[in-house]
Order: sequence, then structure tokens, then C-alpha cells
Amino acid sequence: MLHERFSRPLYLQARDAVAKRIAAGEWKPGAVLPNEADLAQEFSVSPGTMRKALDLLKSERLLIRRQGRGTFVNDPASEDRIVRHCNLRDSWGKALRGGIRTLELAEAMADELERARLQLDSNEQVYRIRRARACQGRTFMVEDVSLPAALFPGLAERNVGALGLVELAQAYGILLGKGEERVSIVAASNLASEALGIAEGSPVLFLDRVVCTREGRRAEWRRGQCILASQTHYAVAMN
Amino acid sequence: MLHERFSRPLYLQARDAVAKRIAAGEWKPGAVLPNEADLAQEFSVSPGTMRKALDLLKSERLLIRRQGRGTFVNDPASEDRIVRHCNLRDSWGKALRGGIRTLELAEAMADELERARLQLDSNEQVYRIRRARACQGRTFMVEDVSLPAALFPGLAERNVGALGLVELAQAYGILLGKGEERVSIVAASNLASEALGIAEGSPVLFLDRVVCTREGRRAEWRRGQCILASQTHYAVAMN
DNA sequence: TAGTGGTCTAGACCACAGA
DNA sequence: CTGTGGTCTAGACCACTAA
Repeated sequence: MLHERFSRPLYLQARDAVAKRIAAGEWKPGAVLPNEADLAQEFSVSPGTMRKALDLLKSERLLIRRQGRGTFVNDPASEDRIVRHCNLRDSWGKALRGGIRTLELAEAMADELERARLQLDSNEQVYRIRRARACQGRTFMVEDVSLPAALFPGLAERNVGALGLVELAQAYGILLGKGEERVSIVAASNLASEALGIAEGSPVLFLDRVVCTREGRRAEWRRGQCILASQTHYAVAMN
Repeated sequence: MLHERFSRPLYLQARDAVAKRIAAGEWKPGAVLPNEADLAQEFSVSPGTMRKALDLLKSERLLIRRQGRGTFVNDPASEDRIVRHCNLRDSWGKALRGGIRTLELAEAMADELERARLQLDSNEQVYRIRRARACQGRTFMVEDVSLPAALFPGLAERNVGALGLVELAQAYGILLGKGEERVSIVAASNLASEALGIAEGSPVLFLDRVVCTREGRRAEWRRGQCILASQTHYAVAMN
């Protein structure tokens, strides 16, 4: 099962083994895991070591632990995990989620910028998607997304028109990890200004985001142009 | 020393006790702490409990632990702690720190907005500071800062003209904790456009930030207007 | 009442740094 | 070689949940 000595710490191996099972769908979102003692026995580690692994997964929001209840698989669509990838907030501080409409979808050879940002080799393919997000009938963001074709095989053939990154990852059994978003101001492009219903060249928030998988592979590069209605804003937590 | 039963967990009490000593300057930045066993004995807890407390402080970036070396107090001016409160990055991804010039400083009764954002009672005083930040001779941000007078007694009499929040907190023995920053776009104010050398009403990044102390008291409300030179941006990490 | 995770203890051995 | 933190073990008892 887990390697003994001359290798990574046991609690990291146990953590990754549990994460792998969740990614594989062996333990589905909302399901309850065996208790600490049973898991420890299954992975042949001490209860203390197993606990450390489970606490790590809890801090990574992959598990939820409740005293007296048990250990549960956190749903990727749960509020605390959605909020991580959506920093736009409405006037009540709620994540500004919106319906997604796909405008274009094409497969192509990764260009130089895509290879750099997604850390791809030459000759690797990407899917390019242009989408619009709307909330209450009002489009607030248009985005250009590049996805490594290797991570999302057959994406063009699947019906993914209304799916965001979180839902896509779930459909492909990919666990998302760290990411970085760069925020700046640009003049709206022709397409964006039309879709957003603003004058051409109006200043919009430009969101340049790269999200990695749990294992550190680049999973998405997104460039979004975004308008902020009154009282809506881009929120950043400092911990 | 620490309360026994009927109270918060021992590892949290130990964590706070260590944090308190650091804030009081008993252990200065860069200094080495006693080893785990000695600390455990001093606080009358088991080594495992003491370790949990120290690991927490390490995850809060208050301590640095090095195998074979010891446990050290992290400097508030160290890169990893500065970067938390400065999300502006230059083209190389380095934090965009800048010299600070104070334009105005006044003490006043907190107005309604300040009472709401800083969670102050009526009749509480605040210090209002207007400053400019410049890097390589170019002003890139003007900011209006409100500080609770109760936390920073006698601030007007001290020479704090070139100090930012991090340095101020250190001078007053305050440990900073969580915070939130809201990012949006506004038309530059008269004062800002002049200081930043841009046309009046040009779009600028508006940064609205509240930072708390470690204990959760509001320590600062800042409203900054900011221009982004080529290749500079506002960076957000998603963990 | 039984089962869960949360806290706490008291050790062991290992990897690493420095004298 | 000594001292440090990092890992790992094997228990104990407590607080909470649900049947």
C-alpha cells in the first residue's frame, strides 16, 4: 500500500491516497468515510498519523469533519469551494455566480502564450472557449479560456456549453488546487463592449487567471473582461 | 499559567501565550525560542500539545521552524509577511513597495462610515491620514487611511510620516491578523489625478481594505486609488 | 448507549545543522 | 557528537451526535 522508509512521510502518502480515491469517485461528494481507526488500519499507519492526513485534507477543504458525526467528502459545488474560484461579490458579499453561455469553442495548437502560461510542450493542443456570464439577464463578464486538451480529452464532443471550470473538473474527475489571478484595468475589446452593453473602450476589470490541478499541472488559463455594477466588487481575503 | 479544564483547548492557550510574548517584545524578531521540551515544561503541557501550538504559529507566519536549528520569531518586515498586505506586483512578480509620503494627518471623531467599517462605538476617535506611495520617483497610489485612536495612542505626536500599517503595528506592539480588500474601478478624484499625474476622471483601481489585529479588532480602514503601470498588476493567490 | 472526532499524553526514532 | 525539529506510535479521556 504505502511505501515504508526512504520515501515521503506516511501522512502525506495517506493524504494523497485518500484524495486519489475521492478524485476517482470511489468516495462521492457528501459520502461518509470510514472512521479514523478503520482508515488507519486499512493504510497500515497509526491513528495519529491517519488523523494528521485527514486534518490536512480538511484544511484543503476536501473533507469536512464533524465531532460525533463522522468525516464527509466536501462537495466541489459547496459554497466554500466555489468561492475560492470566484472573487466577484455582490452588495451582500455573496459570490457573483452567473449562468454561462458559450459563444465559441475550438481545438487548436497551443500558441506561444498558452504554452508559457499553461506550461505545455510544443505540439500540445488546447481547447479555446469564449463565454459570457450573466446574472439576472445582465452580462457582466466575457472570458477567453484555454484548457490543455490532454487534461480534458474529447471536450468538444461533450455537452459542456454551460459548465465552468469547477463543474468541468468534476466531470473529468480532476481535483483543483492552487491558482493565481492577476487583476488590472483595460479598455474593453470590441466584442466585450458589445456583450457587456458598454461604450467601446470603456474601462473594465481584466482578470487573468491560471488554476492548477491538485498535483500542480496547469488546468486553465482564463482572461476575463468584467464590469462591476454598483456595490459589486472583487473581494480578496488576507489570512 | 494556563487554565486547566472547562476552558479553551490547551494548545490554543499555549499558542496565544507565545503570541502575546512576541507582541510584547519579550521575544524579538529573529530571536530563537527555547526548544519544544523546555517550552512544554514551562507551560505545563505535553510536548505534543506544545508542538501543535508552535505549528499553528508557524502556519500563521509568526514563527519559523528549522530542523536541526530551532524555532525563530519571524520578522514582520520579512517578505512573506509584507506580501500579505501588498497585493500589487511588478512585472517580475515582486511586491510593489514604495516610499510613503504623508500629506495630511488629523485626529477626529469617527464618522458613520468609519464606525461601521472599524466597528467603533459612538464618540470614538480616529486618526485620518492621507498619504502617497511612490516607486522610482513615480507616485502610483494615494490613500486615505482611518485608524482607531484607541489602538494607536498619541500617533499624531510620534514621527510616523513614512510608516505603513505593518511598521506602525510593529511600533505599537500590535500583531496583525486577517483582513479583506475590495477591488473596483473608480474615476480618479481631483487630488488623486493630480498626485498620480493623470487626467482628471481617468479610471483607477480602487482598493478598499480593512485589516484586523490578531485578536480580531479592526486596526485599519484604507481607501486607495492606484494606477497600474505597464506589466504591473494586482495579484491574488488562490490556495 | 454506542460511535464519532477532538484533545492530550508520553514516549520512540529519524534527519538535519553545527561545534 | 549534541541538540534541534520532523515523523510516528499507542494509548487515554472528553464532547458531541444520533438512535
